[in-house]
Amino acid sequence: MPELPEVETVARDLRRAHLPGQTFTGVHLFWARTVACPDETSFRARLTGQTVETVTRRGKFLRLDLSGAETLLIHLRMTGRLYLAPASEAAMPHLRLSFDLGDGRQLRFHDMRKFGRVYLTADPDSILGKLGPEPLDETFRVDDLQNLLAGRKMMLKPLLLDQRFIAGIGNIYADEALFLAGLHPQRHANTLSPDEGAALFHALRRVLTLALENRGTTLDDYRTVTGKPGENQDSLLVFRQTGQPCPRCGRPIERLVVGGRGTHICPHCQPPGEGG
DNA sequence: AGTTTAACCTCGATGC
DNA sequence: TGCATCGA
DNA sequence: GTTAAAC
Repeated sequence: MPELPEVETVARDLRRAHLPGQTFTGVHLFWARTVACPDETSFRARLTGQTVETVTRRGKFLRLDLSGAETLLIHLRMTGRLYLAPASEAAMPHLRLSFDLGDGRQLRFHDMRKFGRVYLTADPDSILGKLGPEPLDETFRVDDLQNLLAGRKMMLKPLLLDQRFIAGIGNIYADEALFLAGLHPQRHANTLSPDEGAALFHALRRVLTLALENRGTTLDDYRTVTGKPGENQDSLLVFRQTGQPCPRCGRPIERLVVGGRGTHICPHCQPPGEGG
């Protein structure tokens, strides 16, 4: 499940592989719904001949700014992958969309479950503008998170997964951060003390930074642009560690469902609050 | 309003 | 082995 | 992972 560290790793890999500077010379669409907008005809027409200027990330979106004042946004959802390959190389299964590049390579979008989406728009802010703050941005401070938490009575876990609240957090890093902060996922945000809010802030930073250094977490499908798995899976403390001893107190990790998502906690280190 | 369920899809693991 | 179910 | 519909 590509979250902030995984998407950031892909963005960096694409830059390192010199995608910026390349021109799109052709488009091949194998699963129509992969292109969310515009329609296939104008997608192809508006993209062909354009040059990639920058490759960046916002939340879980990959952002390619193009020469003609247009932007290509790519969201990998659950199983999306991006590869760069010579056009001569045989296609792997689940290829949904590919772009011919001017140097003979292709940018290929694979997606087993077909949930991934690509948007071509002259107004990327109409999509990205809904996202909450970037948790690793230097301008995002402890008191920012504390203020955001104070105004919400939602449970912590669904709130962390809400991209309008904070951008880039998914199931893995929500569970990991809540464990590090010693907070139960069903605690309500506006019941946190200032210290608990600060703990969550630092836990998020730590978890995301470590995962980024490890080039992402590969549990199922995530791969880097070179096809290699990430290395953060060995650093997970609670996610999918049901029954394993808590690294802090040794009691078995438990799995529960919160907001429809599988959730992993140490029931001793993350006690439920009053009325939680 | 807040929370859960279902939908979108395919596939591997699990169980009978 | 084959088929249904479950969950990612 | 995201979104819309249903408690």
